[in-house]
Formats: sequence, C-alpha cells, structure tokens
Amino acid sequence: MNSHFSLAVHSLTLLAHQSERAASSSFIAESASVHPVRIRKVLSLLKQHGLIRSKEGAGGGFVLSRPPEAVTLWDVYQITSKGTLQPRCPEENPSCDVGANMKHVLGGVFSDGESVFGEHLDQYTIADMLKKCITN
Amino acid sequence: MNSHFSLAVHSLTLLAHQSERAASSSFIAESASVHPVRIRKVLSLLKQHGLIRSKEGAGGGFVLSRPPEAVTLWDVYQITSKGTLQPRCPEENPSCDVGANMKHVLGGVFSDGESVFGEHLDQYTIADMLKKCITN
DNA sequence: TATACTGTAATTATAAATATTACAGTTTTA
DNA sequence: TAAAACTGTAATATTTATAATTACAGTATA
Repeated sequence: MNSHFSLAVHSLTLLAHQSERAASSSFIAESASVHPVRIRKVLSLLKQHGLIRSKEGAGGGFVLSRPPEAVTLWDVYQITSKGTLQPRCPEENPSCDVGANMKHVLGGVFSDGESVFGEHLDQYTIADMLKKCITN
Repeated sequence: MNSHFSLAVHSLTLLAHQSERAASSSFIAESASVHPVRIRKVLSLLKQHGLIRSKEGAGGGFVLSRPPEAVTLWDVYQITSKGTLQPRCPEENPSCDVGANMKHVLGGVFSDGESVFGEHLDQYTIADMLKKCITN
C-alpha cells in the first residue's frame, strides 16, 4: 500500500479530531512525522475530490467538507491508491505462453481482489478511525 | 504488492507448463524478463516451503513438488508477501492522540483486509493460472 | 505591511529494488 | 576425469522510487 493512503487517513482523522478549527499542513505534518509539503500534496488530491476544503492565508488550513461518518477508507483508497495493489510485472515476453500473458492474467486476479478488499475498507469510516484512536 | 509474488507465480506456472523436464533459472528468467539470480532467490523461498524441488548440476533445475491444482495464489502470497499490504507509517508521535495510535489502528484494518484478500487469492490455483495463460 | 498560511515546481537526498559479478559446490556427459 | 551446465548465496553496483528540502508566487488576517 502506498503511503499516500495512510497519510490521507491520518490527516482526515486529525481534521475530524480538530473540527473546531482549521488545521495547518505543519500541524498535521508534525502529528504524522513527515514534511509539510508532502501533506499539502496529499491534501491537494483530497481537495480535488471534495473530501476537504482549504483556506489560504494566516489562520488558514484544512477542514473536512463532509461529516467524518460519511467518508470511508474505500473512498480514500480510491483517490490515493487505486490500482496500486497490482504487482508490477517486468516486460512481457511474446515468445512464451506464460511470459506473454502472465501480466494480463494477474491483472484480472488483482482487479477483482481490489474490489473485495474495497468492500472491506468500505466498512470503516473516518469517524470509526478517530474513535479507535481515542479509545486506545 | 511486492514483485516476489508475481515472479513466484510466474515461475510456478512455467514449471506447470514444462512439467516434463526441469526448468533452469536462466530459462525462467528469460520468460519473466528478469535476472536469473533473482529467480533463484525467489525459488529458494518456495523450495524452503516445499512447493518445489531443485536439482543441481548439468540438466538440473526446478520442478513442482505438488500438482498445480494443489497450490493456490494464497499459498504463494503467504510465502512471498505476507504483511506487505500494510501501509508503512512513519514514526509514531506520542504527543498526539491520532499520531500515537494511527499505525496500530490501520494495522488492524489491514490485517483483517489481508485475510479477506487471501480468501480471494485462495480461489485461484497455479493450474488455473496456466489455463488462463494458454487460452488467452 | 508583516505574518502565517496554501499551492506547486524544482532539486537534492535517502531508501528500496534490481542487476551484476563472483565463486564454491553438484551433477551430467563426453 | 575434465569440461559443461547447473544451484546456492554473498557482495557490490546500479537503477528506480520515495521523501525531504528549498524556493517562491499567491492569499488572507491582523
């Protein structure tokens, strides 16, 4: 799983936690132990897909644009990581039945696998994640 | 998904295809477009887990030790890739409810997710993969 | 008008994956 | 019995992918 996903979930959970005020990329970055620019890049994606809103200038930052109960990990996955489950195969080899087709065949298996995995992720909302973090 | 998995499946499928004679790492490597040493490393793992046998010396190579119908992609996944679904989180941050627990919380979600994904992979055998490659 | 932000591009640094080289050990076969 | 064709594995080098850093234009706030 690429790290965009975990950073996105982390950020969204933090926004749900700090829902009174906008959270800056620096604040989120410190919580996640990464660089603020990386947070801004990931959140830029989430913004494009309508999960959050941002505000520039002093006192600006990021806020959720939907209630945390209405955002699932599958929603996030689709934005940050769709297709990344796929094992990356080297070049195809046309001169071999197996080498010529393995990439495509595994592609089908993993495409279906992603759907199955997605149904699992869809059972968890950002609100659930926050609850799990707090009651830990 | 790490590439050990796809190389392992590729190799096993090729062994099923070439079941009359042992396949050398060079032969498999050419089919998969990778370096022979890499194949030998991956197959060394599969051998340790009893999926294949190897024979040194001239005319040597690798053969399946079970019928291809009796090996599923989940069997292979568990050997080559167990735990790799897990998103790797940066350091935990004890001074933040979310930062302190997110790694553990996501860990649980992905651990269950791996089981779900595993049930899917368990539906495909190496024999199925070969059939799909040939009838393509 | 200084300050604290976002947004994004460009560059540099670090880590991970992969290939390559090397060589000891094992069979086969000529 | 010696050359050839293999496995097994370690060490090193190369390449690629990730991540951090720097830089700076633009935007609110106070």
